[in-house]
Amino acid sequence: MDATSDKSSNVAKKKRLRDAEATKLRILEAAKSDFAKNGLGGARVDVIAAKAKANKRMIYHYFGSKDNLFQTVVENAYLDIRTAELKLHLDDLEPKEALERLVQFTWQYYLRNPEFITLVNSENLHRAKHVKKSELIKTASRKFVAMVSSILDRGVISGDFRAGIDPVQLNITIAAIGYYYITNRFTGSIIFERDLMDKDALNERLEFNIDTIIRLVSA
Amino acid sequence: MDATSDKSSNVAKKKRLRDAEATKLRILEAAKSDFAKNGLGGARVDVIAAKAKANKRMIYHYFGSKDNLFQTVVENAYLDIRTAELKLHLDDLEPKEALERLVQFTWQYYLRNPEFITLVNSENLHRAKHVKKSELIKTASRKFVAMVSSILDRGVISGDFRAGIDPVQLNITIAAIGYYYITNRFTGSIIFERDLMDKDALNERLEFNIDTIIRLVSA
DNA sequence: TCAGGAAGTAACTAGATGGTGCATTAAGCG
DNA sequence: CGCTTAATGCACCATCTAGTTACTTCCTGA
Repeated sequence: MDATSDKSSNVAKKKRLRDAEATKLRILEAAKSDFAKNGLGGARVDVIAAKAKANKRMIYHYFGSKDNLFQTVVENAYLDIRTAELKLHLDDLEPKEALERLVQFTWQYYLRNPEFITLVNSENLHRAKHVKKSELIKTASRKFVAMVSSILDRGVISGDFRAGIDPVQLNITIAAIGYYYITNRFTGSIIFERDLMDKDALNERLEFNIDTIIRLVSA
Repeated sequence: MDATSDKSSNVAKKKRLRDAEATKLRILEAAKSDFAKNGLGGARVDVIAAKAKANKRMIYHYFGSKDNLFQTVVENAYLDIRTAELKLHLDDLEPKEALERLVQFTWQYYLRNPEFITLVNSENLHRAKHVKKSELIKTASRKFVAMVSSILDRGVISGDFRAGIDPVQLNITIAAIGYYYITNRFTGSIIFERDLMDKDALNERLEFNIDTIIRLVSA
């Protein structure tokens, strides 16, 4: 599209030998992947550097410490899901439809981004010390709770939902029924003697979860 | 009670300087605690040895490797909860009562044994490679699923529950709504801006969970 | 065009870390 | 009581790991 582009003025920057932003991004991607796979304690800075095709020194140059790198990764992970949720524009849907859509979205998000789950698990192993410091996460979370709260309110007014449901409890339950299934897919597949990640099993679970939530809120 | 006991014939054995069983148990306890706190990767063999007041050499003498020690800890953890569940004798209760009791038990078990949750998380990070090897866990799990299945069947016959509910999906959901809350208590308390481990909050959650499950199965 | 700062590299360190070889000591049996 | 065996302790190793030092190479604005 832009055959005449030169190096300095180019929106879709072509690769350059030295690019701080690109290196930072590569490090963050590699770190997300390795932290998700091995946890904060199990991940290795050398491995992250290699995977990012960057020198280990760069990690310390840009992020200061392994702990700080993890903090950034976790923060990004939370902001990503919260942003995606807001983009659903659930306020434009009928209450029941909005809730079903949210359950479906949450399920699919976990399915497509299992690193999110592992990162959250690792963060809780460390008693949320990184999330605690992030104002960005707190602000985004507030918006999210408000969104679900508003769906509930609209549903009560329309007569679809019963009154008195705590939006936080509902939120937790919607997350829980998807999260648990995915995070424990390995032990679960053995204990229940069926492949929980089979395509049909996944669809079945989504249906079950939507049903669970609708029954929970219905008037 | 047994003032005249001598060292060899004593049911409640008195401490002796060399006691393989006692040492093994101390190591297992220490290992459970440290693995739960730091995960398999984050736990340190030296720390476990120190906490068990045993020499590190003993760990390798009795368990062979760190990995093997973890396997034993995870196996015991599963057997403990499965045993406790069977002791509930839910078959003696009315279906609805039995289900409520199971939800409550599961919740309280997680609350009192948070190590169980962290161990399961760690085991899933390692793709269940240890659980996969344990026939004991598989046998115990089968009995557990059968138990819930029988409650469901009885409930359908009595007219309390609707037909066609998959006992595995129900099992997963019962575990999920408690497990998620507890495992993510640290990030959750920040994101939802309330202390999820407050006594009132815990009671509220249990009520909510029982309600969720009863609404899910009711005819 | 060229100086100086930013980006990048390789080699290194100090302290862990999982795991062992071997000597020592208590238990308990005959 | 002495002897065999199992339980225990100590010192040690090879390797790994987060973090650093000292250096080179590239980019860019004046």
